[in-house]
Amino acid sequence: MSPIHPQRTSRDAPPTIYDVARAAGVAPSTVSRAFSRPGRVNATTAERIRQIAAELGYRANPIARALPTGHTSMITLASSDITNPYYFEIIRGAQAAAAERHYTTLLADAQESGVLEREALDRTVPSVEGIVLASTRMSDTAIRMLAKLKPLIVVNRDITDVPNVVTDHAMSVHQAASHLVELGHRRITYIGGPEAAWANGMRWRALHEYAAGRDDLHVRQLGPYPPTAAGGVRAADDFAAQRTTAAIVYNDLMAIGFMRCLHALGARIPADVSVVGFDNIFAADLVVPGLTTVAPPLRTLGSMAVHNLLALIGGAHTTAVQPLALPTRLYERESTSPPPSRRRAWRPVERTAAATAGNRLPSPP
Amino acid sequence: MSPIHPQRTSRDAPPTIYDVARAAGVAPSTVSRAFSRPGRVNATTAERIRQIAAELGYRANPIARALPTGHTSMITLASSDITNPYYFEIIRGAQAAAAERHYTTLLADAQESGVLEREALDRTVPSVEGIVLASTRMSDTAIRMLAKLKPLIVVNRDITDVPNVVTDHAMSVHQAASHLVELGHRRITYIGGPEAAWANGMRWRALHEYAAGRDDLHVRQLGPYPPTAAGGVRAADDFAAQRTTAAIVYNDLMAIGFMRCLHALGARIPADVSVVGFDNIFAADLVVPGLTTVAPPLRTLGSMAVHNLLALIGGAHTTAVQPLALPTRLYERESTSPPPSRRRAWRPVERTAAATAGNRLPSPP
DNA sequence: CAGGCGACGGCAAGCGGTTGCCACCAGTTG
DNA sequence: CAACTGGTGGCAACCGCTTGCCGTCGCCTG
Repeated sequence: MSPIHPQRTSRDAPPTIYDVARAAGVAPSTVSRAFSRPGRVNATTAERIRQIAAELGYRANPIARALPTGHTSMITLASSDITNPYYFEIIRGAQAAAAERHYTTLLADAQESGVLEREALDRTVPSVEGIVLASTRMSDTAIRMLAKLKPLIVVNRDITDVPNVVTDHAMSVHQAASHLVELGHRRITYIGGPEAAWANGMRWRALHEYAAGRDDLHVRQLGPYPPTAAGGVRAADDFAAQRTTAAIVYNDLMAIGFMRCLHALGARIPADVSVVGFDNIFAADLVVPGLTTVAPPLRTLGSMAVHNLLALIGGAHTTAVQPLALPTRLYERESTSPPPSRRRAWRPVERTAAATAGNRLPSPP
Repeated sequence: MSPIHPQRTSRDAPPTIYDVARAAGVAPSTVSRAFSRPGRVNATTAERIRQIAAELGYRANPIARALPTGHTSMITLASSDITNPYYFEIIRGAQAAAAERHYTTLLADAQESGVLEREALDRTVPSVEGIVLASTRMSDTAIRMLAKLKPLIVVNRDITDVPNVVTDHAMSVHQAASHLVELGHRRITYIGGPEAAWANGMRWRALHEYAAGRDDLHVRQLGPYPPTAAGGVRAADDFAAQRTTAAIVYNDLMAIGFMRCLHALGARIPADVSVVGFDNIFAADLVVPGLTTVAPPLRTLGSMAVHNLLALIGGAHTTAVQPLALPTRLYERESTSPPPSRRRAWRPVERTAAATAGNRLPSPP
């Protein structure tokens, strides 16, 4: 692989347009134009300049360029927690879209702390052209303030007057529910996540509406529970106390804890209980049985966010950028099947040690 | 009147030292010094200036500052794949250490592509003060060239003349092995990862040396296998054909596939076979039984890398920065226990459908 | 052949900070 | 009392690149 500056291997100052200009016998401004204003300079001189620049290993200094133009070719991508499996692909989609347009992303990881988030944002915002908020602890009003400062797009959060991209929650719930209905389930429980989570309300409402359209389907709700494996374990106890054949769980982490505890309670999955999660996290495919789950369009979410952001930066008006609801996709694995016949319904047994093991939170490395 | 700043017209320009200077009745240079050279200006004037600056909402423009000083307060953190669970914590450790020193990290995600890596690096390198290579596809020589250009630290890779931080592989293997030995195991198999992986050779060698020191312990090696869940499944077949009671597996992903397949072959884990992995990935705590594993000091790896990098940037000589081998830690979960008594050794049964399920690779979202 | 015009290159003024150097003003010192 | 000194503040020259504006020149037009 070629070194970045073939000619100069030492760490001294890289060549500038002045060096190139001198070598080519032209003015610095001509060198500048040869690169940034293609038609403006005679084709042959331009070619000669580029030739010489290449020989010298010249590369435009992005900082110097940014100063007069304000055009840094950087955006910040703020996430409250890059460790959360949920955000990798958003980040990747965003980075890919940015790279395609020769933009660099500054990743502001808040590590779940409001203070760190503020600091990271403070540190990066002055030098970027726009901001993508992939997830944030900030209040709506704080976000609106920030949006006044720089072009900004929010992901998966609906704030009036701030352009955003979100997943189509109604669609995701429809996919989960109709999958279960097609398998023959008629009684479905929604295992709720945190009450404060926007998506939680959206999901339950969507499921409720879905059921309202068909009188052979009964849905109910349990929760709220914390959105963790431990939360799923708690939910399993409550679930066992009633008689529905399938669960749609707020997220995969909960669904995994839920399945583990249900198993310990003597239920066979999917024979006795079918389980569908949301998010399609990496571990969904690693557990046994594999978890059927609805995957959000993470990658697309990220890339659309950046696309819209760049449009905004390019001068598009806020109102011209439509809020987008992106389609989800169902991954069928082994945690769903037709419901058991009525007479063979499962009854919970005494909880064993294995079940309580699920109470342990993932240990921090 | 500034036609040079077409963007600034909508969102108005933030205040500069000139604005502050005028408001305070001093020269711009004094304002500059009030912030960047604390003792240089009279304490009371400095205070007054800071006061006025705060009122105006002045914030130093990092780009403008970087131009004359070359001090951008940014470093790039290159990872071949931010989606890999292995790198989150390295990234976090690095970001935290950087943030502490008011440095911003540019994340260059190569998405496993050499071309993208090159591009990302090209794009970011000119505007940063140093580079951390968390994982890379680059050749040793390419890395050495890059190191000539800017201060650089490599993580988990040993390149002569390039400062690095690595995990203590010998220690990690000792922890795994002595844990098993203490439980009573005397015959241990090492399930190898890719032959090309540096860590793989290190681990087998360390295990071999560990065993050489004690004549009641027998170790052997199987592999190489791909470092995936599917690789672990293949290894399980081979493992079943011999008679050791414990496996130390190249990484957690393989270990999970390995356990799953072994289970399908009729082995009880840990009663029949004890399994230890490496890396302590998130899923290690989600599978049943929980996987006992040796955790690399990821966070520390990242933060030490940045610490050393900043030292290098600060002018420390390369040789002054010692290569570091950082200590690992064993997480005991449920996949290890004393070995079965000799007469109750397990025999593999016919493989069932569940076993082959493990062959599926995690589906890409 | 004068006037006009487009193509092309150069000049110089920034962008917003930093910093070497000098000026000025007490306050000391011999 | 002159010379010296340390503490402060201002001036102006950068850092490397962009770009408005102007000058030059060759060519076209009437």
